[in-house]
Amino acid sequence: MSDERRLEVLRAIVEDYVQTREPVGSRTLVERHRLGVSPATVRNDMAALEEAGFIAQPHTSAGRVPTDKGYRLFVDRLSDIKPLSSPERRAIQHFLEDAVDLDDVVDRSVRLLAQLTQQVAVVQYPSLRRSALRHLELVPVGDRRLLVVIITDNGRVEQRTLDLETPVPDLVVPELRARLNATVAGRRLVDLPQPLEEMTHAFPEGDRPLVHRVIRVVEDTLAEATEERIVMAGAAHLARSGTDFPGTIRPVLEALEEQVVLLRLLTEMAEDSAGVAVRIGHENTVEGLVETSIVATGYGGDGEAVARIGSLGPTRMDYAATIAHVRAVARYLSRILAG
Amino acid sequence: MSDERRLEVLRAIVEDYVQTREPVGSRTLVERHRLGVSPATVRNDMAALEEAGFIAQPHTSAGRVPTDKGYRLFVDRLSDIKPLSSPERRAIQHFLEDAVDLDDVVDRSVRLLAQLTQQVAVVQYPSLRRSALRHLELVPVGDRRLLVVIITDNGRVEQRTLDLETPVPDLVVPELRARLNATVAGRRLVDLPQPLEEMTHAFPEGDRPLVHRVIRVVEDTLAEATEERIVMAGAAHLARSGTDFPGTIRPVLEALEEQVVLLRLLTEMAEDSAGVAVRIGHENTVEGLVETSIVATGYGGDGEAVARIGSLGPTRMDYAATIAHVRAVARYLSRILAG
DNA sequence: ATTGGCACTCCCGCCGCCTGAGTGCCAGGG
DNA sequence: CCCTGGCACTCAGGCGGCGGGAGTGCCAAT
Repeated sequence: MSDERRLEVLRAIVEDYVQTREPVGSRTLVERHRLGVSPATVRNDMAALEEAGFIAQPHTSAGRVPTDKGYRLFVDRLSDIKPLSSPERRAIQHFLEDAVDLDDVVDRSVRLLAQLTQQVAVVQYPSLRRSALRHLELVPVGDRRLLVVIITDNGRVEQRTLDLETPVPDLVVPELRARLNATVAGRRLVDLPQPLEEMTHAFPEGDRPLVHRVIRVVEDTLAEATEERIVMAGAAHLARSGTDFPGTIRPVLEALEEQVVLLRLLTEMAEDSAGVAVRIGHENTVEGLVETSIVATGYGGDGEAVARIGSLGPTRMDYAATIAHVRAVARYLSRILAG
Repeated sequence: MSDERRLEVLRAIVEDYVQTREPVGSRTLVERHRLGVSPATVRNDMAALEEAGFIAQPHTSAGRVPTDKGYRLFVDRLSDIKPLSSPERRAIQHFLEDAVDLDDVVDRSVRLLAQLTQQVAVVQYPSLRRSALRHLELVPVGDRRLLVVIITDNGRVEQRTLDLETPVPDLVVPELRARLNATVAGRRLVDLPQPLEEMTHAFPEGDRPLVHRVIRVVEDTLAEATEERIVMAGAAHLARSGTDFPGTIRPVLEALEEQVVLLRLLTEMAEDSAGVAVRIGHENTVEGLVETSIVATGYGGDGEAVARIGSLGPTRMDYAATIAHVRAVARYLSRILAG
């Protein structure tokens, strides 16, 4: 009874089931995969695998189906990453290269990944928290409103309007703008509060309230903006012809609309040595995603990952291909952002 | 044989079918709606209505179901708009009031509408085309890149980076910024090209190429940005327990992901006298939406509508309620944006 | 340890039956 | 002329029984 072969059997079961979507029996298994043993032998191995919890039968006298635990073992030990075909590589590169701005890059990425994996794709916007400020702009609007625009080094832009009780002194704005920029430029968000506070001393007493309000708005905005954004595509793939989900896809769609939950999930996921994180079935504590698996990885302009990208589908998914696709898109995405 | 009563029968059929989701027969009809006539009489009317194409039977010896044409007549002539309950009104107002910026307003609106109608909600971002420019900002980044930020009077912000062959002359940027703003401020997009062109003459020959490139980027950006954005929520409602859609919801989800198509559809829809547009079933030429209906209306800060908001669901929807909800959200949304 | 044989299980598709809701039509009555 | 009760007809869908076939577990033999 070789452990070696048992794992081989598990791999065969997973691959077959992923392809056919039907419980796989011992006979068909030996036919399709050159295992070199008889169905009876496979049956023994199957019994052992079932005992160990890697596979299960939907009902007596049916073939076996991998359990979450089975997929887990498969992913950890058994699956090779499929290399992409070179047409695929070229398509990815071209598709992403044409993007005109950050929104466009993210949008194209998510659609591309959905297309490649034939599953739901999610892309998190580059995080503000880890990025540095490039520029702050103050724009007077009328005489009692001030528009504050915040631009980060990865191209994100946030803005807020500020309503004032008293008219804005014309002279103060340019100076405030200049000082603010001198203070914030190139600094990371987390390093901002203290320098900003110190900066206020440079202003005459009378202007302090205004200065404080502006600083307050900037800080609030950045605090809020770290509630990251996320975009999604390919929801339609959830409803593919083959009935992937037992009941309905409703809970899945509901979970996907809760961006906050999705974000937490993405950021929680720990990456393995290869830099890819996989959550399988019930490993997702999120209600409604217990029958889905998620493959995610980080991407970022400069080595360090600033955000994440992922693909979500039924637990019965082609993990090898999905992992390859996610990694590929993340790599190209990083390259584009760095360039 | 009164035409009056026939319409009453149609109304009863629609209301019943919308509620029960099952073909409605003559007997149950007279029981549930005090029509004051016998089932046999109703049957005669039904035969006439069927002849005229307003209702149909899924199969012989089944009850009747409204056709698209039947819904159309119902919407045009028969349905009263349900007034909202005052708790509903208050909920809407409070929910929208807390929004911090344009993104937040739009996001909250779409979620709110999805929640109210229990259907898919779509909200188009305020159009750039019809809005005026508030401010243009140029930010040098490094010495060969220029970040162009465009801010409109309804709070939208677009940005592009511009790569230059030669370093940016420090002195030119402030002047260009000042002149650009003097030129564009308060103008509507459509009125921009000529003034911008004339402005270039004010610059010395040597700076012209840079000036032209900046202008070019501004114009391109605005042209692209008029490809409007749209946000969606409530997709999960498509998969509600009752089997609303015969086959699968896949084609619907696919259509919804094609923002371009969705936008065209929204803008095409002609509003009736009450300011609400309704497209029913096959009236939507979009493949995949032939079994859905869409209720839409415009909203905008100042009287004139700048964008649209809508709700999409199965043709068998509660039109009266949906229309009321869409109108209400649009009204509050307009108010917020104007304020 | 592997294998062929064998008895057993049970899902699933098929068929036919029947019921009940609903219809169309007709003949009689206000 | 319109409404109404009566009646025969239709047909979708639920129920039950049947059989095939895929698959299993176990055992004895190699």
